[in-house]
Amino acid sequence: MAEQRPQGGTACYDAYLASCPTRKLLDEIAGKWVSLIVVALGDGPLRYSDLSRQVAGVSQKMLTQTLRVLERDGLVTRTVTPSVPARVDYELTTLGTGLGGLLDGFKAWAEHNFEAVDSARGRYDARSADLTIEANAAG
Amino acid sequence: MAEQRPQGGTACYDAYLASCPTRKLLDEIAGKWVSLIVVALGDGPLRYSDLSRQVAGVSQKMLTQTLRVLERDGLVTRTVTPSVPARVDYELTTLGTGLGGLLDGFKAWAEHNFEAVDSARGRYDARSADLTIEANAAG
DNA sequence: CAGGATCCACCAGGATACTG
DNA sequence: CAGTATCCTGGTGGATCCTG
Repeated sequence: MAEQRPQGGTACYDAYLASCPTRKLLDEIAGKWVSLIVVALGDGPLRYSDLSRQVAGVSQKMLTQTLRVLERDGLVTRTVTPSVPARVDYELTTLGTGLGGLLDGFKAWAEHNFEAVDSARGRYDARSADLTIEANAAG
Repeated sequence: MAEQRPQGGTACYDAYLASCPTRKLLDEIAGKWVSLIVVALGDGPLRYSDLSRQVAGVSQKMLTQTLRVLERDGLVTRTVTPSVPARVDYELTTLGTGLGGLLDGFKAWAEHNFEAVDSARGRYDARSADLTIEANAAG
């Protein structure tokens, strides 16, 4: 089953392999901006300005840059309405919707499990402090 | 609105807000190394060396650094067996397993949809080239 | 084997200014 | 409104050397 297929068909892509192109794709679609933007578009099409308001704190550079990548990857469509002033809508493609479902759970996980993570950090830091004290006492 | 809840209960965490701590958590757990490492641990405990082999191409710095973060966040446990040479096993916690399920689908998505993304890129680049030619002809 | 410590290159990404 | 262009800096992350 592990047959490499450079052309067409279903290849044996494996992101564990450093040389596999899917590794770069994984690197590209992982990241908070992609997550936040794709999830925001999950509820339906949004204009550029709406998107920048929804994903608070994103710079226009990162917003535009991320949207271009997503558009190039076929995850979102960019629709320009040549009115005055111009209007641009971004919408998830079928492909993008699939990823959106995953990222949606991802964002939700972070929000839902933050307190558990935060308390784990507290325990970890307390234990580290204890070890430091012990080391000092022993040293 | 957006009342922050420092203590207990279910807060109104929202990663869309730049100031929300979940935004930083999202930023932390997004990223290829976290994804690859957590997914690798999804099949069961692994030693440090096994992990570095499984996640091909990861530097020991990034591997260690990422594992420390995951341990601090309560996503993995680090078990040291003081033999000679020393042996260290990493294992997902319950919390980590939950995230692992999501990231698993994430990695799988990248592998499964790479060809669709790749062909979309081809179309995008071809279209961009056309537009450049048109612009040059018109200019 | 499982790291810690260091140096350094690169670039992600914010701030700012300008445009159709 | 929806970008583009440029400058600049902090941090990511690889390479390398060292240790228990």
